[in-house]
Amino acid sequence: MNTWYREERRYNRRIKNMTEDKLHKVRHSMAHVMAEAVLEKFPETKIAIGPAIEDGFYYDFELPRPLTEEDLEDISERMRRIIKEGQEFQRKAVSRKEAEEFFRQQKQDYKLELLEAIGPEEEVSMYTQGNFTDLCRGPHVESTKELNPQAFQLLSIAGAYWRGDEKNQMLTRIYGTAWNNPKELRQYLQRLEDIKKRDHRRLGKELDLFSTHEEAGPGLIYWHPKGGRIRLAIEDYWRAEHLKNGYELLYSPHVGKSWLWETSGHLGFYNENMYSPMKVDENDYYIKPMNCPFHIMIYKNGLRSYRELPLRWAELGTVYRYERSGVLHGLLRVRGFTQDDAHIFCTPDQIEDEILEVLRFSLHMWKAFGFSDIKAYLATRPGEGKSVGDDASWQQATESLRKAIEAEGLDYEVDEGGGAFYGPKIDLKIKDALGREWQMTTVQFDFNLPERFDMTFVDRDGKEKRPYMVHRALLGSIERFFGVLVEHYGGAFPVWLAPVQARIIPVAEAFNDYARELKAQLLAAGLRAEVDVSEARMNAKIREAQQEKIPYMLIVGEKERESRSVSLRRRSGNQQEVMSIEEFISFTRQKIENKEEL
RNA sequence: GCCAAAAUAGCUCAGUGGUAGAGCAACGCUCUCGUAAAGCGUAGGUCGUCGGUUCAAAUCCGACUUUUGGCUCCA
Repeated sequence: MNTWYREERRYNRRIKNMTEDKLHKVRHSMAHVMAEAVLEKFPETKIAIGPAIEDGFYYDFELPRPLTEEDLEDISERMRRIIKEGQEFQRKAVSRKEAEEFFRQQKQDYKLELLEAIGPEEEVSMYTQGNFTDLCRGPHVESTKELNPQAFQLLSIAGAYWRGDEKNQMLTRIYGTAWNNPKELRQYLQRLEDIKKRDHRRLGKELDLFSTHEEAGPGLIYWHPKGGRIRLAIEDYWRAEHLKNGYELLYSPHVGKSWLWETSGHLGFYNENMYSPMKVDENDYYIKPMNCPFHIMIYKNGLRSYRELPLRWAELGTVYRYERSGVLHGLLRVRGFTQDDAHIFCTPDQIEDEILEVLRFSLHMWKAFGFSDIKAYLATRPGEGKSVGDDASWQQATESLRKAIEAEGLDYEVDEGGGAFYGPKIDLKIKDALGREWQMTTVQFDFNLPERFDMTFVDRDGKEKRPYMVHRALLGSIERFFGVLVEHYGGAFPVWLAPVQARIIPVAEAFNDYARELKAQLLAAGLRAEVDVSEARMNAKIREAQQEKIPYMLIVGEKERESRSVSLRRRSGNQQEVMSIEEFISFTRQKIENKEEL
């Protein structure tokens, strides 16, 4: 997958369209109250910005000293007091000059800077409550009486660059959450707890799926046997589906000579994500951060005719990218990962069908993995001079992306100018079981690489022409996808993915032999089965299997041995069924085939 | 990389300057058991690493490593 040259636009966490919302006003007002409390505690504080965000608010400050947990407690106390005082929020439209004088006199440099950024046609307004006045567009609640002193909580302290630019001063950001009433706050905090329980890093440890090792390097994932089984199930399905959908599978090297990366341009624009070269026979070799140049080499291995296009070439390609130490995060942000990458090379008149096909295929895969809530983002050509390729191609490419989205009836937003310099793209965001959005799939045009590598095909008219090239990753990276999958299912994988599908539990040692025999039979049938012949009692074994979230427990004793059957207990509870071994095998096979949960 | 916090047994955690602890897991013994934890016992840690302060450091200080929450970036 090519792409991901750095995007210029910044991700904005603030949510739109919430200005009308009461809670939004509450949160925004809460930010002001917090700023008032902070200024009261540290009068020399310089205040920066303090918006409402999803679930809460924050405010950035330049403080005389770092904050501690106790400071947060103290600030919370002051906030509660301020709220109880019932201070009124008063809006005042002011002239630019008035505002400037005011903030100059208050020595609020950041506010002066913000003031400059306000367009000349916009009205400048200030909000005051108590002793605190802020440059602010509003809206706010009428009075702090509308805020509930028991329905907010300051959550964390973080560093944040002024205006999000690391060249600027680092400020102290205080995050808080605020709700209409204490009950809502409790529910929110409970939700945070639930999210913690599903955290893939926690479950990865509890279920023995993967690890990382300080001594061996951060951001590098070690897949344990159980994680490996799940990965295998994912990849097997992935390969089978790709073959069914007209893809060929490639394998490419992990390193390439500098020529490759110079030609692709990565050494120029992707350099900061690439690792230093290694010397081989006096040549510089780079470990790959992307697979695309390799696929292009295969394309260029021979003359290509229009008759063999489209080519759909996929690879589970493992790439390594340098990521700054502070951004690494479990499986979601790592330094080595496997992309489920593919490149499509086609003629311009094939492009529309190809895009539609990719999108369909993508949605099909997401459904199989239990995700159905999907939103598309269409990113179009960046502004003047910031992209390569001619207008007509951009237009055609963008339109074929749009048509595909509309044909599939997907909800989508257009990100005007948000495309990469080499082409427009569609990103898909999926919603997980907890309603969180994750960006996984990306489908990107590339007008750059075919040019750089001088890729051609011989058309009907005997002339050499430039093929269209599309990069796409459906799951994104296997690591990240796996992390999201673990959280989506909370570790309770559907049968087809579960590392252990059935655990056989003899009621007593006397039945261990039958249990072992049963296991052999299940393995022979292609099922993932284990037998628990430990010293523990049956109840303890059940409890353990339950905690490991194994879909099926097969309890076997005298009755089952006599009748060559199993007593099936599902992890969902204790409804039990007795069935013959053959029945259980076909029962499970069907669940796997249909990708049912249990 | 930057700001802040953290790192104690395989896991979860207690231990605030004076001889390293608990529960679970592991191992051993007893029990031979029908749908979420039987009982008893044993072993396990140079308290992330290196340096400093101190008569004495898990504890105080510094550097480094890793992790966490953010900033930035992104699959």
